[in-house]
Formats: sequence, C-alpha cells, structure tokens
Amino acid sequence: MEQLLQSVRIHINEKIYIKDPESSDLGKRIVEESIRMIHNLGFEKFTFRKLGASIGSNESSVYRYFENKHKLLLYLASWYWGWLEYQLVFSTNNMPDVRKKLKTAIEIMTREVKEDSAFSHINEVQLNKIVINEYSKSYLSKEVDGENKEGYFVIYKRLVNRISKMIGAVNKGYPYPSSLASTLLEGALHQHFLKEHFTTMTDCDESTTPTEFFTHLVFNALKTK
Amino acid sequence: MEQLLQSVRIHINEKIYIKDPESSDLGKRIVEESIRMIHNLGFEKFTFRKLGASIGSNESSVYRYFENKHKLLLYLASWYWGWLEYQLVFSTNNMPDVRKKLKTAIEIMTREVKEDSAFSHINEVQLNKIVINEYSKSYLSKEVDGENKEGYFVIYKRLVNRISKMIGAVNKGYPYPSSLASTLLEGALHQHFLKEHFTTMTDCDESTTPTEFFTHLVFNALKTK
DNA sequence: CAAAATATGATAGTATTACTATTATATTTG
DNA sequence: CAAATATAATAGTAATACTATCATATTTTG
Repeated sequence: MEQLLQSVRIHINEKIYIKDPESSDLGKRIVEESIRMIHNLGFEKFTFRKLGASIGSNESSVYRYFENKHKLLLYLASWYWGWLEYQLVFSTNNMPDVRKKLKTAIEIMTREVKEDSAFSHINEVQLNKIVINEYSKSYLSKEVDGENKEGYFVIYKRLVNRISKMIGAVNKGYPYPSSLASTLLEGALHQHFLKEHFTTMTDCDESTTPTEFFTHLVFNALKTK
Repeated sequence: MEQLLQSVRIHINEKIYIKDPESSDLGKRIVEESIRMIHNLGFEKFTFRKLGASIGSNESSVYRYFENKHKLLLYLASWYWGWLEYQLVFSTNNMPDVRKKLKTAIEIMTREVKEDSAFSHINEVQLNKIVINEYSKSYLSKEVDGENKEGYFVIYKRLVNRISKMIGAVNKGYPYPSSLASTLLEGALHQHFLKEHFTTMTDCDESTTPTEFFTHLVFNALKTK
C-alpha cells in the first residue's frame, strides 16, 4: 500500500498554483517547509517571507509558485483529500458487502493519521493536523463561490460524493445521504479538534475514538426500524 | 417571548471587551454597525478603521471598546450563543417529556434565524449568518487554549453541555452525548453553509431543513435497538 | 558549444493593516 | 464651576501582502 501510494501522483487543479511545485526541487521544498511552518506557527502567522527565509530562498521565488498563502492552503488541502480519496478507493475496491465497505470508509475518513509515509516530501501527520486546524478557513470566505466555480474544491466534493453513494448503497431509502457524508467528514475534523482543545464538548479521548462515535452514528442513522 | 427577550441582558465575560459596549451609545453603534459590516464584507476585509468611518467616529474610539477585531468577533459570537441559550432554556423549561424536550432543543439549535427582533441594536438575522460564516475562525487559532482558559467560550460550552444532558435524559446508556451535542451545533452551522455554497454536499434546500436531518440523526442515534 | 530561454535570488518599493501615542475638544458629574 | 471622563483628530510604527526590476545562475536547444 505504501509502495503504491509512493508512485501515485495526486492530480491537483492547475489553477491553484502558478507553477507546479512538483516540477522542481524548490517547489517541493516550498511544500515541505510550508507544512512544517503552518503546523508550527498556524496559518495566520505563516508568511511567504518567513517561508522563503526558512528554505534559504526568497519571498519572490515563492510567489512564482503560489499567488498567495490562501492558494497554498488550497493546494495542501487538495493534496490531503486526494490522498485520503486514494486510500478510500483502494481499500474499498471490490468489497461486495456494502456495509463492510461503508464501515471501512468511515474508518479511513475519521481515523487519526499517525505515521508519515516517509516516501515523499509531504509529512502526512502534520498535514492532517493542518487540515483539522485550518481547512475551514479555506472555504469560509467571501470568495468561496468564485473559487468553487474554478474547481478548487473538486476533490473534497468528490470524496463526500463517494461516501454519500456508499451510504445510499446501504440504505436506498435514507433521505439524507449527502448531508450525512458531509457531516461525517467535517464532524471528524471537529471531534479531533475538540479532543485536543475542548475536552468537555466531546467523548473522544485515548479510549474512545471519533471512528467509534461516527460508526455508531452513521449505522444507526441507516437503520430502517 | 420577544418582549421577554428584550429585557433580558446576555451576560458576556468582561475580559472580552475593554469597555462594555452596552454601557454607551457609541458602544451600541459599534456593535450594531460591526454586525452589518462583517456580514457585508466578511471578517477578513472588516477593519476598525472602516468601522469607525462608517459610524462617523474614529478608529481609536473603537479600540477603547475592543482590543482587536478578533475579540469583537468573540463578543458577537458569545452574544449569539447566549441568545440561543436563552431561547433554549425558556422553551424547554418544565417540559416533562424528555423526548419532546430534546426535539424542541434540536429545532432551536438548527433552524434558520429569519426575523430580526427589532428591539435591540442587534440584528439577529445577520448575526446568525456571521456565526455560520465566521464562528470557526474564532477558535481555530494557536491562541485557543489560552483564550479558553480565560473563559471566552463558556457560553458555547454550556450550551453544548445542556444539549448533552438532554441527550442523556433520553437515553442514559448512549455513550457519546457530548460528541453528539457538539456535532449537532457545529454540523447545523455547516449544513446551513453548504446549503448556500455547496449544494452537492447537502440534502438541505427549500424543502428539506437541517432541522429534519438532525432530528432524524439524533433520535436514530439514541435508539436502543 | 554558444546563444537563448528559463529559474532563481536580491533588493527596493507600495498600499494596507493593526495597532499605539499624543493632544485637543466635548460631555458628564460632583 | 472644576474635575473627571469620553470621544475625536492626527500622526506614527512595524508588519503584511504583495509588485517590480535587475542580476545571476542553470538549463535547453539549434
């Protein structure tokens, strides 16, 4: 699986970047170091000037890859969701039992990322934390409709749609498959956040995982009686 | 109910503001106009300079009420959740049937705010939109733990706790009352957002409400069989 | 291999933001 | 009426989010 992931390239909408960061060494260092810096500083305090300095390069060089840090965040998020999508498709492919399939899907979407694949310049553990802490900011803006039209969120939407279809496969009559799927993805990030910062608002901790909570939630929602 | 709400003052942690905006005419204009401006411009493009100009006052005067716009957002959000909490407590008080009580609670927490009470300087319709679009930004920051310790999120946490208890009252054995409550509050905002900007990721529209979705979700989660 | 094209680096400059400080002028209160 | 307090006006600072220009290094290709 890891071997395979290594060779799979996640295709990201070309409008998100100016120059493909995968196409050069500098580009890869920009992505690699931006993950570390956003993880450490948080998105607000992260700047292209700091990033340039940190990779022994220059602010202006970073601007040749990404228009601004918002676009860079969209890039990182797209990569992350593409990576999850790959795992989802790979793991659930050819599973004849639709319930098992959905169960697997929920697990993949809600589990904590604990190991860096160490194959690429992308640290998935830190990237997962970034998505938990910053992803909402990428769409909670006045520009969201325009950016959505440009296709900046396609991977995420496709992922929600895949889960939605799996839900439909388990229970055709269930009236809210898309809402349940989007609640699952967004809610999983939220429960992980609460676990770290607002323990009174969640039951998730060392012994209880978001996976358990959401598995119970989704399958109960789909009960017909 | 509206009459009552008019006279109820929502108590907000004094550390959030420098000078209580309820204590002066200027303070009220700051709150009133900031709601309009954040609603129109979005939080990122909103500045104290613009706000000052817009109320025929001055940037420096605004700074005497709030340390920065982040604190102002915390203030507005606290007011909003306090307002919802009041409605919740008022509406569910003395309801002996715990299921009806929870049903009412879900409705209050998930419905769209459609009418401005017109009694105060606060436009609840716009404020509801602000909370949908901006609330996450108030806690998705590196300062969250410090601010949480200062008590900036108490009202929201109390609200989640109230719902959590109502859930426990319906089904003592349910293992995730807090997670379900937090998923409800956060998920409701999310579904309202999707309805406006990402229609493919939700089933909510003119004919289906987030209330229906969450009512079904919560009560199914609490089924014992 | 030389010329051309491209990528990167260094430096400087601009408008805006997010404040702080100071002083002047109203307004309220005792 | 004097003193205290609130507000307004103005100026100033450091940082941010860029844009522009030019120099230099590296790669491509004819």
